[in-house]
Amino acid sequence: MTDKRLRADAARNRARVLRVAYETFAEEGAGVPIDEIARRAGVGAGTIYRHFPTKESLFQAIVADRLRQVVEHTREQAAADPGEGLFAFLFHLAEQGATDLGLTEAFAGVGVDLATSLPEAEREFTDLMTGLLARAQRAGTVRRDVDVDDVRTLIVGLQAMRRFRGERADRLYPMIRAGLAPR
Amino acid sequence: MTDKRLRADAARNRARVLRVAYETFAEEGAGVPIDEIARRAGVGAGTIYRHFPTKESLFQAIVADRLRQVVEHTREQAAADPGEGLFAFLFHLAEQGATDLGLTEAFAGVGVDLATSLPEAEREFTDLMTGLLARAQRAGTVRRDVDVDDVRTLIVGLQAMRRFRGERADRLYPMIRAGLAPR
DNA sequence: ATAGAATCGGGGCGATCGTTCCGTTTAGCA
DNA sequence: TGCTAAACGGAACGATCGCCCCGATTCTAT
Repeated sequence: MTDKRLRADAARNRARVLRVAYETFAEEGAGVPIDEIARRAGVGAGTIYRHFPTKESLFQAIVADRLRQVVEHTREQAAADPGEGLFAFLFHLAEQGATDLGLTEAFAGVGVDLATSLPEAEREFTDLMTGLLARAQRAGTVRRDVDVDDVRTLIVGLQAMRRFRGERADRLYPMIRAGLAPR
Repeated sequence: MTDKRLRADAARNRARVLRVAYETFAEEGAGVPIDEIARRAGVGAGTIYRHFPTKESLFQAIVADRLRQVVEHTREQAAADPGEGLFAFLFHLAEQGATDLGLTEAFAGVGVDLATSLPEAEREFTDLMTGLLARAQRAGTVRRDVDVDDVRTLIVGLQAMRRFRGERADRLYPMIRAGLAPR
């Protein structure tokens, strides 16, 4: 995946930039100046642009990684309780969005269009949601007429609530759950 | 409210700027350049700054007006069915947010902090929500443990869904309603 | 150890945007 | 109609940001 045969200092700097950019995007969102990331990483802006041709490509690399983490985390958890898997996923994602503005923006389509720029990550994510939803419906915790697009919509709403309203959003989780339950 | 004794051309320009800014903020959000509004209004940027000392003050004037409209619209509708008033309000606001980025941002706290910059509008709005909520609870369509802050949180979530997911968000309205209903 | 290539850092360019300034125009009154 | 002050518009300023360039530095193969 990473280009082979990077010089030792280049590899070190690339890793450092990724790590710092990760934290910085999470804190500040896609609006952060590249210079700010360069400063925090202790490198020049030129160094960042040698590894990532544009700011957007750096942003994408990080979002892809973040999505992979969420998918993995969910796969580990979801095996246990089919009925709760989808809810655990939704609320976990809402929490993530609260401390990771970059992730929230990615879902809302700010800065990146996941479907076109990161098709594999997008597909993996969709498959995950499809599976969780089907299992929850089979277990009887979610109405039959909910589809994957509804789940996607819910994610956007939940992340917005969590981001802009903080922990007050937690109070709505049980109501969301009740709203999805079969009547 | 408006300063008295404006020269005729000044008054005409002020009104034109307000109208154009209203439309432009709705379409493009708080990010629009002032020059763009000036261009659309057929005036110079200087003219705008003579009437509104900063971009933010122009933005606030418009948000205040928008809030007043929503409050008025809701008051007209709400008298009829106490049980449905809150839901009509919520979904109306979601629709408004879909075509008015400025309003969405105002609720989410982007660009303005309503509570500190427009305290009277904020209070009027809060009173409206309090009344709608109490009436719905009395009518038995909303759980007793829902408070005004929860409603505010819901608004943020609903507007985000509507904005970023378009009409797909409509499918979730019935589920939101069900989620708020007493168990 | 050293040459040569890969990499580095940060100043600089061009674009954008909020805001100000000022020479010009125009409304309103006598 | 002529005078004055208010209002106009748009060029210009300063700050910000994405991205590029290039002289200086550091790595690595020999």
